[in-house]
Amino acid sequence: MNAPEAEFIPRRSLHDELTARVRALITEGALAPGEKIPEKELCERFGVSRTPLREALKVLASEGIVTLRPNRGARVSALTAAELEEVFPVMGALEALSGEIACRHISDAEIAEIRALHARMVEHWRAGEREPYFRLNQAIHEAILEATRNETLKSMYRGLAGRLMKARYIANMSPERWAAAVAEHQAILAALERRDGIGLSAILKAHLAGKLATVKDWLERQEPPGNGAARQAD
Amino acid sequence: MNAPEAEFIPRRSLHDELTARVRALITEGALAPGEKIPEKELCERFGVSRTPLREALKVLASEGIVTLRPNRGARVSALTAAELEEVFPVMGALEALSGEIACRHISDAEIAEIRALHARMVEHWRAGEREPYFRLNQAIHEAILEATRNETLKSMYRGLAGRLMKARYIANMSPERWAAAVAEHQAILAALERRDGIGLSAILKAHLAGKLATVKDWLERQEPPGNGAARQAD
DNA sequence: CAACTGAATTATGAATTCATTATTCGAGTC
DNA sequence: GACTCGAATAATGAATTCATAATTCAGTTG
Repeated sequence: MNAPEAEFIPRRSLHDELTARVRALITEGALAPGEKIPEKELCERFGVSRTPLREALKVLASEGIVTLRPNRGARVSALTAAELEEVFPVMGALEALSGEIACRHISDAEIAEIRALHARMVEHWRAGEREPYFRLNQAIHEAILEATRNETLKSMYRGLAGRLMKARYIANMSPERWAAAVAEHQAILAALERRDGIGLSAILKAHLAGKLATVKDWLERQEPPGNGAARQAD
Repeated sequence: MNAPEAEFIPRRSLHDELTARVRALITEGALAPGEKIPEKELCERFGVSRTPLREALKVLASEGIVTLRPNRGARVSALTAAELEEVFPVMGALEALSGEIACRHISDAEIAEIRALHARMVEHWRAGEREPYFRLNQAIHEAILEATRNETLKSMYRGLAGRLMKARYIANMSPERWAAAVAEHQAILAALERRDGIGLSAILKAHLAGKLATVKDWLERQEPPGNGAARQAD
């Protein structure tokens, strides 16, 4: 007889859990770009030895989130303006593709789900609440990605997005840009409802260009121009 | 006094070297898809302990080349037909993008270089020499990628290509498909010389579709249809 | 003789230990 | 007083060790 509740799950290995945890620390800003990653402290914090943590760091390094210099430890990768210009065309291509594919597979239920997310997001926009706006915004893009049913595309896109998904970018978005972003989202929803892959593809690409502008702007304020290399540590 | 030859030299860490070595073993076919990766033997073979090897395996797993099942070790990821259908649209988008960007940056010298590679490749085609044809073919695509000057794009593309860059695919390409591929390469070269990004983009996408057909065909022969899961080991 | 049980073996996951390299800090020199 | 050199300290990289889970295989039972 089989176990009544097969209960797959949490067979996650330690290093796997750690990659997720450290990644979260980084994307949530607890570890700032350029900052050194203190192996010892993280080990104590999570109550694990260095071995699995180091494995996790290697993986994050291969994702580009972390930079590893031989015998000098790990640092959070600092995104330079030049790098941004590199990343965005690639994200644009993937985002466009995701829109195209999503339209071919998305169900009515999924569209309804996104419509609901969109409505809530607009509410937060009206209320000027940036934090929850950002979360819903992200949820919508995630839902579109999910609708592609393409694991490869999902993991590629997430890998790139992970390098710049900081809630704080949105903090200094101008009201005009913000309004434009909401309008773009309106168009995104409309294209989805028409299942217009080509159209959605184009809108998403434009939408991303807007985001690029926002992030570049944010970056400027972080590293005042003329200062080639950002501060190494705090 | 400084050493006469500053000799940067391979300050490469062991795990880094190992990732490359094991990756090579896989893409060159020494380790077949589905096959279990014997930690112990590889350690002896390379004369290292398990720690750096395991780190390497984690990285390869994050690239998708290797599959890690908790407490059950590592296996070379077997590419299923379904997965192929997933990977190709993404590669297509990246390949198209690389053509577009390459045309904006490529130098005359680089075009000349590619022209030379192309000429040699055509010679091998005429002679029916598949192995060297394959190498030059790969070199041309690599050169285009290089011309994008976009590290992000390069590493993304290579990551995907690594999952299906097996020289052996080409072994069962039909003469007709082979001739068509050569013709496509002719068009690729022409578009490059015109620096026609849009055109190149389209040709590369079509070219990749041809490759998809070749690989699918090859895969069919490896796993006779009706046999859902490939053999686990040999 | 097939199928199951459970001990022996082996492999994996993670902690610990060891060696080597960077970094810090202080003494000595110009 | 600033700089250099060098010892002490701390960190990293890799090997080893230890605990645990999976696999194998012999013995048993139906």
